[in-house]
Amino acid sequence: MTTLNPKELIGIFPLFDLPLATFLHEHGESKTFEQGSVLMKPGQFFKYAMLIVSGRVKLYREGEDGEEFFMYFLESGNACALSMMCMARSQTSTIMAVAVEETEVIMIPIQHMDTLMKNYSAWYHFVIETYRNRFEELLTVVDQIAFKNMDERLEWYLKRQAKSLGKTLPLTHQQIAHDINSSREVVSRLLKKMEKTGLVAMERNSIVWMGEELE
Amino acid sequence: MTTLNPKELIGIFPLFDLPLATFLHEHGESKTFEQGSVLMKPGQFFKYAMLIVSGRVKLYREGEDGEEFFMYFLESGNACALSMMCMARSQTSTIMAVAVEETEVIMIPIQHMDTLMKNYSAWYHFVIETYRNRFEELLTVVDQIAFKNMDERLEWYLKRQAKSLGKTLPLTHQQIAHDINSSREVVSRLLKKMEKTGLVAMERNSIVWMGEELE
DNA sequence: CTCGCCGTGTGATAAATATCACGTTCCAAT
DNA sequence: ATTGGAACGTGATATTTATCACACGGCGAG
Repeated sequence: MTTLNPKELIGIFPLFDLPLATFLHEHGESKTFEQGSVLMKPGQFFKYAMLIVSGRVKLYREGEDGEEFFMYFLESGNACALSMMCMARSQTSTIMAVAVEETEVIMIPIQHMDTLMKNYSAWYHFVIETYRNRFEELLTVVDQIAFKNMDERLEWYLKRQAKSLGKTLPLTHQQIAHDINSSREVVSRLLKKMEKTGLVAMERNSIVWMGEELE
Repeated sequence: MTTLNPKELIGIFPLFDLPLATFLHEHGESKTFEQGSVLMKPGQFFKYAMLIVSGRVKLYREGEDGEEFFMYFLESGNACALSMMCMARSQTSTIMAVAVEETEVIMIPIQHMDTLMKNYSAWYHFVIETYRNRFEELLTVVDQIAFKNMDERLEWYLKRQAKSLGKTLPLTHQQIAHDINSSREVVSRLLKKMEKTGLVAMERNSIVWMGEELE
């Protein structure tokens, strides 16, 4: 039983229709994750598909030596594609999902998947769309690290952050370096260059994205 | 109408059950692609989901300046995940799929997707499994280019090739360099090192993988 | 046969990035 | 107010990878 009624659900997940929203309202469970709490971690077994109602979840990949690599955010209206490819025993799938804000999710127990797929076409359209979006996003990530230099990657990273978090990014150089798997010094120098171009402005503990075209 | 009967289909796609195989036998179309022909290219609109019966398809990403980056093979029993996330107008999705051998595929017209999803649970299990596998594979690709140096990436690349193509790889240094987005000279030098370790043997126009643990 | 191209080997150099070593500045806790 | 730590700036250097230049050998077309 979710805290949101069917109409509210449709407001957040536009692909839902009334029957689906009603079903999810009845069989889903609302849960709130504190800022910083872990929604998914390496080697985890999934019992729920997770839909994000509000807040923000950061997905990143962990390397063998503790490196991190930012992949994307999940936000209001998104679903966690990984959690939906459920039956996975998620072998060595070293993937982390952490709430960067207080985040409200709807958890759908795995045993309803068959019913949903069979009887609610809106559901599988939603699932397919979710997969497609994440897949596309992963492909753009591959593009960046395969073809681009650090300066371009940093710019792209900041643009994506700004799209999600707004123009003022509460990030230290060190955190950014982690996210793009570089080092603080490199990030510092590149940011300095970008500041001269007027693309960003820098403050202590945060960076202001001065580019225009967001969304 | 496919050239394969339902039982043969199940032999190739073990997740199929008899009703599904029968349906696909009736409504799918067999098609053969010559070596070198393009199954998917940037900006393409899909009218079919594609299942690989035999042969081999190479999927790679294209950069803006004509660079290439190998992602994975599709082989007998696989399906093309991208083609299944059909409704996609595949915006700027610069992804290429090329037959590296003569390849036989079954094409399922998009208008059957709803029926399949609703009435054949084996189908959506197959779809989910397909997505999951490709997604996982993409994640390992990200790992490699995000965290590893060229020598490790080359080794991983060769291992994957050997898994699909067998121990003797009909590849020139130049082709390999393309696939991992490096340069011929670098590949040459690294291969030389690996030859000294005994990990590979080199011949003109081909490389023999001497590692053991394949599969 | 031989000519020329393609695949390969290798040194020298350049470019990109990482690492090291410090210095500075700001803030917060005492 | 003092101080210790975290965030940031920056030069020097190391490492990794790309690029340039050129040489060699095999093999197929004529």
